[in-house]
Amino acid sequence: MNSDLDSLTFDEQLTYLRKGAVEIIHEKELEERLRRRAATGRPLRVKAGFDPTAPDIHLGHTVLIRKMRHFQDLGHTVIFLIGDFTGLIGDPSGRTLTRKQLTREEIEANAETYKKQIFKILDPETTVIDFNSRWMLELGTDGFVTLCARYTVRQILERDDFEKRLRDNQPIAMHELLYPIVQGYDSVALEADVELGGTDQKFNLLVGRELQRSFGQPPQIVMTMPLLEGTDGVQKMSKSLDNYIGIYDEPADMFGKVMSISDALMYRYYELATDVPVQTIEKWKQDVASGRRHPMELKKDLAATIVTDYHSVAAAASARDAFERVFARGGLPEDIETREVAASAVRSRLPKLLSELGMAASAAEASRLIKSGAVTLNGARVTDPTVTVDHASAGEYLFKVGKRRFMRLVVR
RNA sequence: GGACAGGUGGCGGAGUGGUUAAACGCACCAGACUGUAAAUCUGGCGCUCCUUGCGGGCUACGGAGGUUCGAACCCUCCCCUGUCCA
Repeated sequence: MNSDLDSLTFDEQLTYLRKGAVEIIHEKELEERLRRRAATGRPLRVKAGFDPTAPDIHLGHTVLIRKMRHFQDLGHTVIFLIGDFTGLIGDPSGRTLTRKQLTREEIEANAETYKKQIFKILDPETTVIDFNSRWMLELGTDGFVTLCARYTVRQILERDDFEKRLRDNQPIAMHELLYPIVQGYDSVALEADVELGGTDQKFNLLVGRELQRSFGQPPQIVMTMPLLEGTDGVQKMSKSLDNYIGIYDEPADMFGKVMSISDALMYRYYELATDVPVQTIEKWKQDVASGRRHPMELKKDLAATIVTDYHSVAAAASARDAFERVFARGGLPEDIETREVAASAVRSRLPKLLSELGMAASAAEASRLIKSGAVTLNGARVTDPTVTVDHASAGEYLFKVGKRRFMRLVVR
């Protein structure tokens, strides 16, 4: 990412913007607008919407945010739109629990958190943060109904997942049908030139085009980005599936999570979550195939790159060190959490103790782990869940559960 | 408003009176193998107590009652979802 990028030729600019994108509707239009931009000097307005409730950004989100950055690199205006309107009305999807409504204050707090996170990637100077409640509330119920008159039920039901749910006799709540219209109207209100979204957003993005046309605006260019698979390698990265790498994860954690992905996925992460050019990635792939390069080393480089992006070079280096020491050489991490307790307080059996220390979800779980040979105490494997930690002898106890949970207990 | 179908563990999905903490699959955890990969194999996968045992107790099949020695399974009412009719 450098500032000379906006002196690129159109073709070069297009190539730069195209990297990683799944689909651009339509590329010709994008090219036209880039040309017009050159002629008039007016930067494109590039919009992407975000959920006001989930300010924990993970690598999956960064695919989109990096693409926003690419537009910034070429001098365009990026609009980070927080969909607080939906937050205000609350989303009742899901049978049992109604999602809690967010207050103005909470939304603002979330927005602050977003800023702190996205500016690790985006340039604050050319980023506009906006909220769709600004125009949605002003619109009012009458205005909203009038807006809905511009779209038909059949058009809405075209969306794949609506059709599928209908077919499977799954419920569809009214507001779900309306969301695409809200989102589409955002584009009208913002006079967006381009809207970015994940491939799952394609329908909503296209509604934006239709509505803009209906309002006499030139329809926005729609660019869809792939959904990055989570650490499991199959499902898209998401917090609820717990397969995510958060950009605020601790360096060691982040490094470890990257190392745990499959080799195949590693290349995808290189492509979507770093700025390594596609040709370079291809070359490395061949190096691995021909044995010139060990995939683990390449993966360590990936992990280091990612840690560097969200923390620092130094953090990446020490995360790498720690990783090599702990896993490659079976050593111990440097900073093991240490707890101190009075001797009289430690009269538990091991399973209970482990659950109290937070090293296992419950005593029953800890007991299972012990039986499966996952627990060592001072380096010796414990297989009997009935042992009681001998509180009489003050001293240090080093617990290890599984491969990466360590704790030192100091008994006084 | 009426008729019918359905609501089971994180998800999908069996089970229709007893040995069912609930088949099976996915996800997840651990062990083996490794490069803490992936794939594979093995074990586990509600909580708790102890004398760790095919042990005791508790909680769990939308909710509340009821029938029964015994209920996810039968009955009643309620809530929720879908389909058709109005």
